[in-house]
Amino acid sequence: MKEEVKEILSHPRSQTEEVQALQDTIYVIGGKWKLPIINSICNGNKRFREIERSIPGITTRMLSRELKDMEMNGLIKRTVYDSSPVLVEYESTEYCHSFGDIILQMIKWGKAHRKKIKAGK
Amino acid sequence: MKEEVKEILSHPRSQTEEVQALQDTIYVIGGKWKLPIINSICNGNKRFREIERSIPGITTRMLSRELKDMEMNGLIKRTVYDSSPVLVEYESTEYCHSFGDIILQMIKWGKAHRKKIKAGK
DNA sequence: TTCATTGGTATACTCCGTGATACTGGTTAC
DNA sequence: GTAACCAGTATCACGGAGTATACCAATGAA
Repeated sequence: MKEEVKEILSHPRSQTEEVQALQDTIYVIGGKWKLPIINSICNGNKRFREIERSIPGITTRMLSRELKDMEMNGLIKRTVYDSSPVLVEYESTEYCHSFGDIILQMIKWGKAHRKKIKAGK
Repeated sequence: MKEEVKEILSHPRSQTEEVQALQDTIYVIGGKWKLPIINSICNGNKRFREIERSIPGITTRMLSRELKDMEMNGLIKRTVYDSSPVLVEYESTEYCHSFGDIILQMIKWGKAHRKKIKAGK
């Protein structure tokens, strides 16, 4: 059988399409902070400092930047209540929830990994 | 009800543990290339140039670096066949397969995202 | 003979994601 | 009066992830 044909047959799913999809996703949620922030907000954290405290290691600068970015991209909604002092709340959008499964799988992997390290080393 | 108590009650799952797990995972598979490489190898690509061609945009340098890194971390196995010319093959390990669900979800998201962009703009 | 392929390495460079630190203006608590 | 909390912004600086390009020795094909 020709190499070419063999290669096509061995990849029934469109490999190209898959890599592209994967790279798209990595592009959107790449970096150290986006997923932890999404997770935090989806977990019910609404206030800036609340989110900040819920994510170990993040700085106000990065949180601020990422929140702004994610708001622009329709991942979260920012509401300012004109009370005194000003109150700001962040909420996740429907779109944002579409990352749920990815986050879930990643949390699952992370937990299993930690258990594995602890147990067997 | 005290703010403190309310906060604890509203997060029955250990939020701290989840963020940590998430951050661990991001640390391991972070960056632009690790997941596409894993995916490629799991899809049956074995040879260096084969993997390279299957991932749009990657350079030989990055592929080389990442493969070395991933071999050290037990994610893939590198075998050199002493034929002439020398033949090198990469395989995924069991450990590597534990990323299967994450990759699957990310491909799924990427496809849906692309469809969404195309359809509604 | 010349070109392409394989499995990479070497060198140089760039950029930007991230970190550290400080600061602001208003408010409430001690 | 001073300390702490809120929601951030401003500056500065770094390192390493990623890019670009060239090169190697061996082999096989045209």
